[in-house]
Amino acid sequence: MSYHFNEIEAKWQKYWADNHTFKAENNSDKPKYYVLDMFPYPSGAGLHVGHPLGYIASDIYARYKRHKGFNVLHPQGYDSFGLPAEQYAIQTGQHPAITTETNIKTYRRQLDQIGFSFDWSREVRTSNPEYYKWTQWIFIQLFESYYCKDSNMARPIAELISVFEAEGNTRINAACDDDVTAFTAEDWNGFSSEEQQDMLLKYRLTYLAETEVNWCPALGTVLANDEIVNGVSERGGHPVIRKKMTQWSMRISAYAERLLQGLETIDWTDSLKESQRNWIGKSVGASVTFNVNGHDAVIDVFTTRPDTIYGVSFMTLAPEHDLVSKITTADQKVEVETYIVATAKRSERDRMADVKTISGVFTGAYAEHPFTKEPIPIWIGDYVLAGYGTGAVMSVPCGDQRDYDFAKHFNIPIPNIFEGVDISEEAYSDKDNTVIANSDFLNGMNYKKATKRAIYELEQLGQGEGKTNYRLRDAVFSRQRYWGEPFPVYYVNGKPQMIALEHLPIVLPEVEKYLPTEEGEPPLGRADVWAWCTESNAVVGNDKVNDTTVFPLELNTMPGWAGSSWYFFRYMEEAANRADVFATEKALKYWENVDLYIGGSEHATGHLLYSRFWVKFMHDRGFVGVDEPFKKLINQGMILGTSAFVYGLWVSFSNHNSEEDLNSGDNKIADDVNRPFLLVISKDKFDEIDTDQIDIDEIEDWIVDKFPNSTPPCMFDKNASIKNIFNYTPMTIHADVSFVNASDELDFETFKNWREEYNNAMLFENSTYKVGRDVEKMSKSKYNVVNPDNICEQYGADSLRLYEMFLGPLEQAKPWNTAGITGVHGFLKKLWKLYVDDNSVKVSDAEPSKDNLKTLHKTIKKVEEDIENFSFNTSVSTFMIASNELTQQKCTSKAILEPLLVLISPYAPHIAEELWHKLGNDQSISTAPFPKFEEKHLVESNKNYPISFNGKMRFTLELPLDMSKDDIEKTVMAHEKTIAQLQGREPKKVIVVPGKIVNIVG
RNA sequence: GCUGAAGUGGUGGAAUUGGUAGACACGUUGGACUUAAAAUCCAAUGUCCAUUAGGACGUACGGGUUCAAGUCCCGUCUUCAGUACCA
Repeated sequence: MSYHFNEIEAKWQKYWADNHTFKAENNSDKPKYYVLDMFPYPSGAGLHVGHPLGYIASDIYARYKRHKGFNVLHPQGYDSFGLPAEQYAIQTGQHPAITTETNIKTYRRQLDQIGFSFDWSREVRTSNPEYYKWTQWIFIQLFESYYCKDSNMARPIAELISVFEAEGNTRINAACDDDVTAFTAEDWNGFSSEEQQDMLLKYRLTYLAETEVNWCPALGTVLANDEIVNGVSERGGHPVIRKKMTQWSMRISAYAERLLQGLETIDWTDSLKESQRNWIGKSVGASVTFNVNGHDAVIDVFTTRPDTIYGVSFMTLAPEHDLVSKITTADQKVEVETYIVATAKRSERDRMADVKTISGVFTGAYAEHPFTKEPIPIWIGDYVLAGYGTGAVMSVPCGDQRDYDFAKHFNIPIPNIFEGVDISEEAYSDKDNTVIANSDFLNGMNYKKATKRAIYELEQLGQGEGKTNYRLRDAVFSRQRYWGEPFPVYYVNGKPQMIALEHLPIVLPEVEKYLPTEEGEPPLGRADVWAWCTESNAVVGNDKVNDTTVFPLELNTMPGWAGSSWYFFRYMEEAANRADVFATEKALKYWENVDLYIGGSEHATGHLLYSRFWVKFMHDRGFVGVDEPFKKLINQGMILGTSAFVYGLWVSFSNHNSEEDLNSGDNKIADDVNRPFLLVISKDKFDEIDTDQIDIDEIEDWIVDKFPNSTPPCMFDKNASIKNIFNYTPMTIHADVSFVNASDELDFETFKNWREEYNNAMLFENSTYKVGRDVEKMSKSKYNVVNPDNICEQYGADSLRLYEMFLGPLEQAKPWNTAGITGVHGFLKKLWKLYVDDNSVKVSDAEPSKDNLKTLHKTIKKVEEDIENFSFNTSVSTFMIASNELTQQKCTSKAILEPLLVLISPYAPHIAEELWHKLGNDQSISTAPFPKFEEKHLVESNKNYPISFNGKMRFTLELPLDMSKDDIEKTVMAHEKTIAQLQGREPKKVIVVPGKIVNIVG
């Protein structure tokens, strides 16, 4: 019986599916464990070997936890809204739903063949109306909530309304827009309904706001920062302008502090927490108000160094700052406007990338220093960003390098307010060693004291207060796309209204084209049936809009992160019970949150921040019990491709004969000479030619010989009156990695047939050709993509799973090289032979030997530790060692070989299941308990001591472990090799660490 | 610039607490089996010197602590990832 992995794997995959082996129970006495993968976007390209890496790791963990007696929830689904399907729809007219469905089928087939223990009965798809009904519902809840800073949580907007009615907003401490003005109960009650709605919108957790976006008129769409290159769109190179648009936003900034604090409670890597901290960007300081001389205006700034307020020698506003046009003097007007136009052309990214160029313009206006009342010139400069803080800074050149550079460049004074510090070369920004000088009441104080005092004095003047600023900006939630969740929103007199839960989902309408309208409206603007009737509570034709009972619906759709911000809760509920709830209270309470989440680090600040925000919100409003979605998180590293390179010279011919000469018959050119060809040469030769290190005579002669039929003979000589002249161009070609075998040898025939231009390629050296190798990102264009389908067919899913783990540490980026898979495949074959010989199962009831037991228990210990530490690569080595040892020991004992299968089953479940049943078990191996480690089998009586001299190991000596320190020293010193090493010298010192090492110094 | 991670044989990597550096594989070389190939099995494989015995050098580089350093400390360089001129 040999190891027919294809049959075995198909058989058990079917068994697991038929028997619902991995179905999670919502009623169980076992402790729960929730293992989740970041769900994939089903792209048209299907999976390559890099995608399953994280899934294999989480699957091993899930299977391990089942063996350990846990009720494991290990679901999978699809993040199925997204751009590629929409792009494809724009190009082909095919509905994105169809594309998505096709892609999901491919994904499912590919995932199934790898043998994952997913509970597919709980699958979710974000593009499914039954799912996005609840995404819409959560959006409505955000709309119906505000953030109360006193209780530090989200509360129903109805509470806010009753406060407004009773006492106005003066005592309300809530997260809201900056421009909210104070009003009384009387004011409120006097507001029109529209005015009230506008006011409430400034408090809601999701709100409409004017946002600056990158608008590309030619594409009719908004572009993200990284879709713009050099001021034009990446696709098509069309001009892009900054444009204000009304869009939905999420008031995530209200949660900044809690998102920061929450990081302390979860088990994520430090680097990931650090990037979230940076993203949230908390800084503590003060806001300071400067009066503008001669204007009824003030400039608010935020500073982290209020202690340096006496060092202010100018102010800088962002060019976009509202005040700029108001305060600029007539003299400076032209210059200022020119500067503003120039900066508007530069994208935010360009401005940030270009750090060295210092630019700015004086507005002609002055502000008044709050304490000295001195006039301070007001400049504009593009190093101040409109989007951060107030878009204005108080510039303290002696304490901030950017202010310093700016001041130097424009000859603005740099007053020194630090005691004993030289600022002639650069600014002094070390706040820990600061002693303030030349600063009136702050003189002699350190940073801490001076900051406190400065804030106090500012408060006395009413021109400032202590303030904490966050970089985190509210998140834009509108997309001008088709393939996303529609908003459950219609407009009455331009004011947004929510549609009640019982009428959800609002299903995406049909459109004929997936492009924006000619007027620049989003694609939903093309839908004919896209209006809301408040009488029938249904979506009706646009022609029925009358603005009394039928109203227009929102045309934007939600962004990609909407559906992925809560999907982990949906899995908790069994599909049958999902109709009326996003998940039942009972299910939510049982599963709580995700115990282990595995996915790529590219989601560090997007998905992982937004889902934390939504979960905190849902927690506040009592929809879920937990405050954080993912207890433990692991980022798997990227699998890189090992590209294969073919090096060659592209040889072409130039013919200096006239057409006449050619036809005369005197000069004959062989047919094959008319066609350029690729001459494939070794990398070494290529490098030499490329760097002009060698004469290529050798190659030229070879080519001339190859075309003996040409008259006159082909030559390279460019000076002679010879007619057939060769030219060559060195070329490096990405060959498809499937043309290359384990020894890097190219299948030259396949390569030739790959492309027409290589059909007549020739090998310079008539032997096998070794390709060059380099590690790059796995991508179609580099022909280094390896498809798991081929691997499964050729080596089996178990080999694929083991090899992906064997490659290296889970979190590390590492190159894929299919050649190495023979190692783990060979291991599986060896393992098989340990259980089965030519005719039958050879496992017996024989008593295990001491060695057998030692091997088994060593393996149990190591594998268990490895899984707990997510060190899957080392477990695979451990399995290899165990199987090598047991083979050598000729072990056939069931008492050893049966538990060994359970250890291996999380990694290679198919072969384990097959052998498990061959041993006479009739239940799935996934129900077997994890073997128990027993220390007693590892107890040794002897230790092979390394004996070192001055720290260098010279020989080993086997000694009993219970030997005393003194006896060890005596035995070692008496040993002949020791005497030989010392050559009569007297050792200065002998270090004996019992059970570890002996070191002789001297 | 800043933040984070990482630099170990020809390659992927191991060494979890400072204690025999290179486990386990790949590749390479040699051998067995075979008409042959594949498959399988056996042996060698950090570099250098040495016939052997053995020795020297070796974990990016330069220092340091220690009986002992891949591991700890200081400095430098390189690579990768993320990013914000953040006041």
